This record gives sequence, structure tokens and C-alpha cells, in this order.
Amino acid sequence: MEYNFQEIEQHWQEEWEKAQAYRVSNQSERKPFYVLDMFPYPSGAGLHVGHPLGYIASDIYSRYKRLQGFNVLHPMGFDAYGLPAEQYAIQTGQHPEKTTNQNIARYIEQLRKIGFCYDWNRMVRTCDPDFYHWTQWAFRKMFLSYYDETRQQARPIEELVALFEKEDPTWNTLSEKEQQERLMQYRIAYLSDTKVNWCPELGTVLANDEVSEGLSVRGGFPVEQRVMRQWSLRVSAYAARLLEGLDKIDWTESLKETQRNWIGRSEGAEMQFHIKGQDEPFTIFTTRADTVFGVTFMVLAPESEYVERVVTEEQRAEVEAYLDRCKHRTERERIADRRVTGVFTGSYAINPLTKNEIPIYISDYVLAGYGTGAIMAVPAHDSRDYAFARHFNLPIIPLIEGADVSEQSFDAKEGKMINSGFLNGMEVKDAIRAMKQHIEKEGIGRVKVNYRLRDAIFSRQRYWGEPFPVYYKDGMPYMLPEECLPLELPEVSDFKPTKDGQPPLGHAQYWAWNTETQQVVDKALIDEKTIFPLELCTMPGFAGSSAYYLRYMDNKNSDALVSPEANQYWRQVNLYIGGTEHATGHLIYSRFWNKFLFDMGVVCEDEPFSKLINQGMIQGRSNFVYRYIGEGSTGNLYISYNLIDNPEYKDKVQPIHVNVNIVHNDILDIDAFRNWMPEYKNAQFVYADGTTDVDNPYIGTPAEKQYICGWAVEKMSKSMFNVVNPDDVIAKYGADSLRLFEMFLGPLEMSKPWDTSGIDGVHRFLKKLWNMYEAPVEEEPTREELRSLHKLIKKITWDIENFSFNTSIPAFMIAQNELSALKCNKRAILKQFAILLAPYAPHIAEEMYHRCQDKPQTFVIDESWPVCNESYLEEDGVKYPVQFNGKMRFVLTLPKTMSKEEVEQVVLSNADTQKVLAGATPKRVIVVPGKIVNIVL
RNA sequence: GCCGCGAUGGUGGAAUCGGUAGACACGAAGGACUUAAAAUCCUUUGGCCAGAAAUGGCUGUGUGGGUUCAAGUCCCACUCGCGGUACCA
Repeated sequence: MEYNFQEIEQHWQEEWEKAQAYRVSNQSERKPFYVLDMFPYPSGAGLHVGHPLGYIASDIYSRYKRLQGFNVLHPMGFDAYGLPAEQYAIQTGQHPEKTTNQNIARYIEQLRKIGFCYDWNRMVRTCDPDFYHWTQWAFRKMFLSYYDETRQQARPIEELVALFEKEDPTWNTLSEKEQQERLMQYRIAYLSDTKVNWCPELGTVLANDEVSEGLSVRGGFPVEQRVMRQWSLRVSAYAARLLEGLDKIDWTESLKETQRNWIGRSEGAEMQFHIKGQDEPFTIFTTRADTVFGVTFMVLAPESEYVERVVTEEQRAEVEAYLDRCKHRTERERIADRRVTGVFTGSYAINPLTKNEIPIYISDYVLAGYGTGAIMAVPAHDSRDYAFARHFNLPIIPLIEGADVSEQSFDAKEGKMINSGFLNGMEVKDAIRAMKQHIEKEGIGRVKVNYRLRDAIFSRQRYWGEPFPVYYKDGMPYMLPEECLPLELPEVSDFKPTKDGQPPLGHAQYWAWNTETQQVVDKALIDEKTIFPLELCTMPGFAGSSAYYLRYMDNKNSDALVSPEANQYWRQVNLYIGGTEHATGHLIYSRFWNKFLFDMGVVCEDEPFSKLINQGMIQGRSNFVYRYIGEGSTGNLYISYNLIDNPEYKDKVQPIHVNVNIVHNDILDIDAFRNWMPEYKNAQFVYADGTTDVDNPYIGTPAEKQYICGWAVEKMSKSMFNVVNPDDVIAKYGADSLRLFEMFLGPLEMSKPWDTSGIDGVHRFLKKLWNMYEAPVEEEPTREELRSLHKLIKKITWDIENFSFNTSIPAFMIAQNELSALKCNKRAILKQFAILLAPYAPHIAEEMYHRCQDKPQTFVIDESWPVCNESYLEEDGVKYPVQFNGKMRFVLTLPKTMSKEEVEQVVLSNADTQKVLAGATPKRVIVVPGKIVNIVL
């Protein structure tokens, strides 16, 4: 009987569908368990084999939990808003919704083929009005809230208004606009003039995590700094909670560390420095309060508001020239060019301790957005200050004993203080503490904790995103009433920005708000009395992905994001699987978003994802052919990889990417290569054995003449011709083979190249396994068979619990081997084997299980996960997990030929053993044949 | 620069609490079946040495030290690779 995987897989996928086998209810006696994948952006290229890696892992875990009797929520959806669809729309004029829907359809089809146990009834798409209703709703709530620092939580803005009314007599004298402006400084979602990352190529602003090294993450276009009026979310208010929360969740240490760095807590002090000849001091932030005695100059950021105050008339022209230069430098240029630049302001500050006069400079190595945008410079103990001091010939005073500052600064926080007045002789750590106390006592500063985490810029000048539920009156934003949500994305005539530089929504004709009828109306009617313009920006990508996990709990609910009952039943995601690339984006924003909703009493858990596993990236494995470019080259001769280091070819070949789909195990399919592209039609080769068909084009058969390709690990991408599509793999080997193979590739968290050599192995295993199910019989299993099975139960259970999926496949293979050597075809054994295999290879497992039944019935749902009975394993305590409890151990060297019993005899009668045992009976004697004996007392 | 992760045969990798390193798979070599090929099955496969053979010995987990009866695993120092991040005072 042949293993017809196509028939089996199609059959069971249909059965599951028919039975609605994976539909999940919020009403269940079973314990809930929520397993989530990071939902994909449906790109036009479709899924490649790298995408399903994490999905397969979470599917295995879901199926396992389900078999253990949990009610498992395992949904899938789509992060449907995004730049590529919009760019494509601009190029082709196709509506992004159309292409997005096509892509989603393709994704669903591909995902279905892999046999996931998703409950598709719970699918969400961020671009559906039903979904973005709740994105807008949350934003609206953020606008209507402020962060109460003393209670450390978000509160309704009315409470702040009440507070102002009570405590600030000027409040009621303010105009409505002035009041609104004041409140804006507190709202969690707020509008402000911010310095933003502007990407001219994309025509939009970007969040900090969407920019890397001065280039946009998507597209790699240059990004410049620009001041614009933008929506932001006050994420920074949650910095302390976002940091503390990390201790309560089970994420990998590296990911938590990345978030800790991004949040960037630093304990230090704010200190006031007086300006010579002025009354008002200015404030700086430092983590090294101990180094005040070594301050030899001050530096302000170019954008600092202090600049205006300290510039003297003589220096004004020079300063303005410098500021101008800074403004026109792009972020990228600034990063690329690290030369020291700066300008003297003409003013001096007074060191509050030494009372020395120190010059104030401006330089762009000081950032406006961090601390107070001003620093005290201690060149001896800070490398950046050191470089600056050297450049401008400023004094450098060492403050730590033995620190040699003639060549470089001494940045380490260790050593004994010198030249530091009352701090002299102290260790650095003590000096920091002492100085903090001193400045608080003297009233020249205060202890302060700073965070690097910035507020998230929330406006995007794009079409394909969630519209803001916002209209403008007298230049101030107002929220649409809650019952008017969702505000649907309007149709536009053009997806590009308007001629006068407005975002694409500027093209929308029906994009004004009538506050009386509470409807969207033609913007030609705007009168600024009852009809007002609507916001033209849309929300960024992370808006839709920040609370989607909550929507899955209750995706059909039209009255709430999630009902309290549904939320209290599922509570939070128990297992979240996804890539590390979201560490500083999505995973920060959704934690923030969740904490806000927690403050609002909408959700009952303060952290959204209690456990998170990162799957590694699957890289491409590219193949190369080597074109001969030496003497007499026709540009048409390709040298086999094993020969390219031969003297006649060395340095005379050029590697060329070749489509990996026409290469099998690094052997080129010659005919396919000749047909691949016109330029290779008459390709000639020097084969692995050194023979060539140069003079005789079709010499030999491909079997005899092999062309070996070289290879390299690169990103999986079209241009490298190394994209492997899961559909092709499934067509050739089946979904079960694909699933097993993706897991077999290596540890889940590790990045690894996709290398198809080896998939034959798992496929062969399934075929062999299949043959064991030809004629299952109802017979008592032997002890040996049971042992083999229970070994497997123990192993597979351990593997799944520990996400060590890759080591399960060998265990299955070994068990199959053992059982087949025992000629086992007993139902009792085969049935259990099928259950164990079900999470990994569900289709074949269903079919196998089915064959073990008397009469047809559906499986998996009502059968439970087998439990290992250790008594079957005890027979030889040596081989299986040996516990060393560290009581007492010996080492004796013994001949290998001795039997276990003989060894025990010898060991126990050994004089040394007797001495140590002193009459006690050993609990256990562990023998490692030939070498080691452990006696556990 | 800083932070994190990693390095084991020809290849991917296994070794789960410090206990027989190289499981399992691929590849390779040889063999069986076959007119032939595919498919399938069997044997061998870290290196070196001895032996006709069974087998035995030595060596071996990036480098150098250390702890231990015992180290791929723990500690110290270093080299290389990957990922993240960066004038954050």
C-alpha cells in the first residue's frame, strides 16, 4: 500500500472542515489555553518556507494542549494595512484593498494546505471596519485620558479638568482653545509639534523603531529630521511599568534585555548651573554626579531652548551658521560623519561646587530629546567630552587616582577620587551617592531617573491605514462621539499626496464632519460652525497590531473590543510565538496598549503575553554556477564547483546565482538550467569529473555527468533566486513532511538556512511508518513493544513542554525502527504512536489512527494524550535517564566484559567501597560499562 | 564601542541536572534486487595507529588556562561568526 499523502491530506483537511473540528467556544468546562502566532502582513509574494516555522511550532503546541484536554484558542489573522500595498497602488492605480484581499486569499490557501488547527471563524483583518472600529475606539480613549503620575495609571481627563478647576484659579479665565492646549500636554494621545523622522521618498513620518541607521527600515530610504504637527502616544509615561513588567513574564532573556535597553532607564541627577551675569539657572542631567569637580565646559544641543539665552552678540553669527548647518544635515549624514563639531556661545556657566567659570558650547553630539538637552562635560571621564575637549583645546582634569588621560578618557566607574574636594579618597560608587545627597541638601539639584524610551509618533501621511476619529475646530482636534465609530476610510481619486503636500486623504471629497447630523459630508460644505475638516493622516502599522490578540477572544462582538466575560475567560496569551524583529516595535507598543486598557478596566491582565518564544529566521540557501571568464572565454562555459580551485580555473570564474528550484542536493538539473533563461540555452559545462561537452554538446547522460553547484547562506529573496515556496514542497512531499522537516532543521530559536537536502529523510520515515499500519491487529503488546512506546511518550512529552521540537523527529524514527524490528502491528501500540505523532504530522496521524479503529470515527478531539508509565522503562536503569542525586560517587576502572551483576558484586565487595559504605546499603549502583561506578546512598 | 547569542565529523545537528561525545538525518563508499534506471533494502562512515580478523590503543567538541574522580556542558582569558543597538551624558 502506497503512502498517498496528497489523498490523505486533502481528505483530512476536508473532514476537519466538515466537522468544524477546531472551532473554539468561549463556553467550556475545559481549562482555557491561548496560543498565538504573530499575524503576518500579507505580502504580494506569498508565503515562503520561512514563514510557517513559528506557525508549525505553535500548531504542535496547540494540538498537544488540545489533546491534554485544554480548550485551546489558536487563531490567525492578517496585519492588512501597510506600505507595500499602498506603493503598489500608487504604481498601478489598483485599490490597496483589492490587492490586500487577493494576498490574504492566497495566504489562507497556503496556510490551509499546511494543516494548521486554526479556528478560522475567529480570523481578524486590521483593515476591516469591524476591527479598526476598536483601534479608533482605543485611540479615542487615549485622547480622553491622562497619566496620573502619583497613582501611576491612566485616568479620565475629566479628573484632571476637575483638579485644574479646584487648584488653579487661572483655569476658568482661559479660553476654550487655551484650555484645550493645556490639556493636550497631558493627554495620552496628543497632538504636538515634534521633531520627527521624515522620509521624503515615502512621503511620511516614521517611528523610531521604523528607522535604522538613518534609513527607513522599509525600503532603506534616507530619513531626515523635521518639525511637524503630529499625533503621538505618551508611551514614555509607562516607561517604569514597561520595565518592571518584564520581571513578571516568561520571555527569553535576550528579548527582555533588548527591551530594557530600549526603555533605557538611567539613574542620575539633575543639577542647576548658573549662567554668569544671569539670574535664571539652567538644568543638566548626569549619571556621574561624582565628576562635578572635573567639569571644564558645558554643551547644549543645537535645538535646546537654552541656546537663545546664552548666545552673546559677538558669537551670534557663528552660532547661527552652526545651527543652520545642523538643521540641514540628514540623520544619515550625522551618523556617517562623526567628526567633532561645535561652537562657543560666548557665555560662561558657574560650576556650583568649584565656582569656576566654564565656557558653554553648542554641539550636535548632545541630543535635544534626552535629559534636558544640556550636559556638563567631564572630558577626563567621558570619551565624547574628551574628543570635544581635545578638538577645542579645553582643559582635562583627571578625577580618579591612577587614571591616565593623556591618550583617552577613563570611562570606567571604578577607582578612588582625587581632585574632588570632599569626595577625595572615596570609591566612585560611594562618591556618586555622596554627591547626590550633597546637591539635594544644597538645593542645587535633585535625584532623577531618566528613560530613553520616547513617545510613539502616531501620524502617517498615508492612505492605507486606520483613519483618525478626529475633526478640527479652531485648529484644535476633537474626537468623534463613540457611537459614530467606526469612521470608515474614504475613497480617494489618487493615492499620492496632494499637489499642496497634504496626505492622500486630502483627495477625498467626502471628508468633513457635520457635528449636528453626526455624519461624514462633502468637504465643500465646511463652514467651521457645524461642519469641520477631518484629520488627513492615518494611523501607523503598529496601531492595528497592538490589541489584535484581544479581538480574537471575541471577534464577532459589535458592542465592545472584547466582552469582560470573554476577557476573563481567556485572560491573556499563554504562548506567543514570533520573531525577535518586533522586540522594540510591536512588543513594546502592545504591552503599552494593553497596560492602558488595563488602567481603563477593559482587560484584566496587565501584561498581554505571559510566555513568548522567538523562532529564528530561515535564511535562504543560494546556489551558484561558475561562469568561466578566463582566456578564450565565450561567456557560456560553466565550471563545476569542485574544480574552481584548480590552477586552470582559479580566479577565472564568476559565481552566478542559479534558481535553487532547479538544483537538487547541489547537483544542477542541466536541462532545466538550459531552459531557465534564454542566455543559458546553449550553456556548456565542465563536469565534476573534469570532462566537458565543449566540443560535443550533449555528451553522456546527466547521471554520469554531474555539475556541482556552490552555495552560500543569504537572505531569502527573489533576487538571489533562493526563495522556496511551501506549496512546491507540499506538492512533492506533502504537508506532514514539510512540518516534520521544518522542525527537524534545528532548534526553533536558532536562525538557519533552508536546505532541502534531508527532506527525503523525513519523507522516507513517514513512508516506512505508513507501511506498519497495513494491517493492525488486536493483540496484547509485548513488554518490549510497550517499552519502546513509553520511551517515546516520555520523550515527546518532554520535547513539546520544552519547545525542543527538533529532537522529537529522531525519537519517532528510532521508535519506528525498534517497533518495526519487533514486527509490531498491534493496535494498542500503533494507536498511541499515532496520537504522539498527531501534533507534528496531523494528517497521516489521523489516517493511521483511523486504521486502528474497528469502525470509522473522528479522532484527536476525544482522545487524550498518553502518559508515560515509568515501570516499563525501569528494566535497565543504566540506559535511560539516570539521576545523579549527588550523594556519593566512586570511580573504578573495570573491564568492559563484565556483566552488570558482576560489576556490582565487585564494586560492593571492594575494600574502598566497604570503607565508605560503612555498613550502609546503597540505594542504587550506577554502572557506566567499562569506566565509572556511582553509588548513591 | 556596548548588549545578547553562538562555534561539535564532509553537511544539518544530538548529548534535557557535570556522567560511554558524534544520536538521528543528509551526503559519500560498497553491496543486494533490476536488461537498465528510479524506488527499496543491507553494510561502512570523526581522525590517527596496530591487526588477516574479531578487536584494541591513542586522539578528538574554536584557542589557552582552571575546577572536578569525571567538562561539549561549570569558571577565567582570548579568537572568530551572527543578531540587536548606539554620540542617551
